[in-house]
Amino acid sequence: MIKRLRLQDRGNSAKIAISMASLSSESYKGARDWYPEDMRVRDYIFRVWRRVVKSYGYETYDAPLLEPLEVYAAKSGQELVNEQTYQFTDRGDRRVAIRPEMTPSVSRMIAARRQETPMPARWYNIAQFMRYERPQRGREREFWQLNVDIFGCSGASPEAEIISMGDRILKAFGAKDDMYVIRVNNRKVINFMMAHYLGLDAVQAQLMTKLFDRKNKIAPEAFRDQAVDIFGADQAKAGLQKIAQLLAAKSMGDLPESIRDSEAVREVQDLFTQLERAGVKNATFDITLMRGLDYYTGTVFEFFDTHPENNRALFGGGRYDGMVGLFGAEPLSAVGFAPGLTMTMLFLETHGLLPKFRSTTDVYMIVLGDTMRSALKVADELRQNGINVEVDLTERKIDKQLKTAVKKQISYLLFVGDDEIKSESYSLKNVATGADEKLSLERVISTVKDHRKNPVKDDDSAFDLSDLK
RNA sequence: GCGAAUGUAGCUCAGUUGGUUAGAGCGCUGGUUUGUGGUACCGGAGGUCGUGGGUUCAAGACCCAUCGUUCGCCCCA
Repeated sequence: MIKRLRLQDRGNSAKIAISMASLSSESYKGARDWYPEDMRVRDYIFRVWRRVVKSYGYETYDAPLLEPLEVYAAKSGQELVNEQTYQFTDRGDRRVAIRPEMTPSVSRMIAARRQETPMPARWYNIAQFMRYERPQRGREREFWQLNVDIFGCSGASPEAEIISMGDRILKAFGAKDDMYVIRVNNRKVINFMMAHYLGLDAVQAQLMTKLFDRKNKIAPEAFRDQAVDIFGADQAKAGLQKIAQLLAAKSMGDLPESIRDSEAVREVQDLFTQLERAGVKNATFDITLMRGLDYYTGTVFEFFDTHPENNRALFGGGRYDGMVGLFGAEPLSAVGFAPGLTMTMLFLETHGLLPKFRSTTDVYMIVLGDTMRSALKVADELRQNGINVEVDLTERKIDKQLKTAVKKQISYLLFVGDDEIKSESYSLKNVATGADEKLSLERVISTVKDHRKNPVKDDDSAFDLSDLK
């Protein structure tokens, strides 16, 4: 934040310099700084995401950071558009929003090339978004998420694929089945339940949907009282009984007969059969799962952290068949999901799944005596051979140079002094093991490259990012 | 947007009923040490006590406002 920048002093450089000194070093509210050690974590997560979705044949795309505001107005929900978008009017009087989500953009892109895109289209993207809302644990104003979507494929199989991918992603981070559950529901089941089974009108149905959404957050008595309010006095008793019956159902088989026989429930059953075949073990049907977005039309799901200290939704997704058609194209089946970076980091931290990271620099060169010119040549030769080398240019004492390298978490130290230059044999030290040996440059190169393929594990969990390239 | 807690060194925190020049541990940095991470000892830097007002002879402390952070509500892609 700028404190009292005195613009009237524009001609006086000394005063401006003084006012510049009072700039705050804090980042913008709800947006954090990413230091090198933070970027190691972020890069790791992005790489795991990419590796998994690419293994399912998904290709990456991107869309503009800005979209016309009305792109979000149609289907994203009023709250998101009116209160949570960063928006402005550009110089051509266009209403513009910084993207708060990716789904409308990717639907727009698909719609624009509806005819020529080979279907099913499997696309993914890792991008940055902004939403104007109150920051709290797990939620920031600026955030990153992976978006994965499959277009042009109806039925339960693309839904099973998407959910399996979510499952695989968590497993790729080292998660076990008991660390999370996958809650699954279907918008058509919800609609059928509200309209036919409970006999609610549109207004009542919307209120009841919100109430179901809150069910796990509020006391049972509060839930009952609010349900009575929605039903109205004369219908309350019968209505409560029906809801009790719904909530008692442990599986789809326990559901009241009129719901069980609906087309919507058969869709859900089909999905569960396929999930089982795909080896997804912890998916459960949850009739209280609603999800807020207006654009979902069928299956909805949510990955939920079971850890008591992080009991919250990790990410979710579902089927949104109406979106592509909004952009003037023939309607198209669409299923997607979007894990966020912040929630993933919290999940990994909570369950102790984050590896320790080393620098992307392979070698820190410690220069001794008056050998800088020769040392720089050696460093360059290593670089020509694909080794990432940082040279200590300070000519400080050896222990200072060494400490710097250790602090930067660089795997290898290479000592270059008079002896080494003369003998063309360099002292290479593995920081993790402490082992130190004199090697020719060729051996230095091969040793470092071998280490990349098989990182030494003896400092617990050193994790080499080149693993994931 | 609403409610609550909180803000003192890079980090974790202490600071008495308001009373001299605001402290500790860790970290950082220089040395003992002219080629290897440790330990020990000796030195050093670093704070307008989040910010702005107010009360007072006197404010890190009390009051008001404001900003940030955290937790909950709302909302949740």
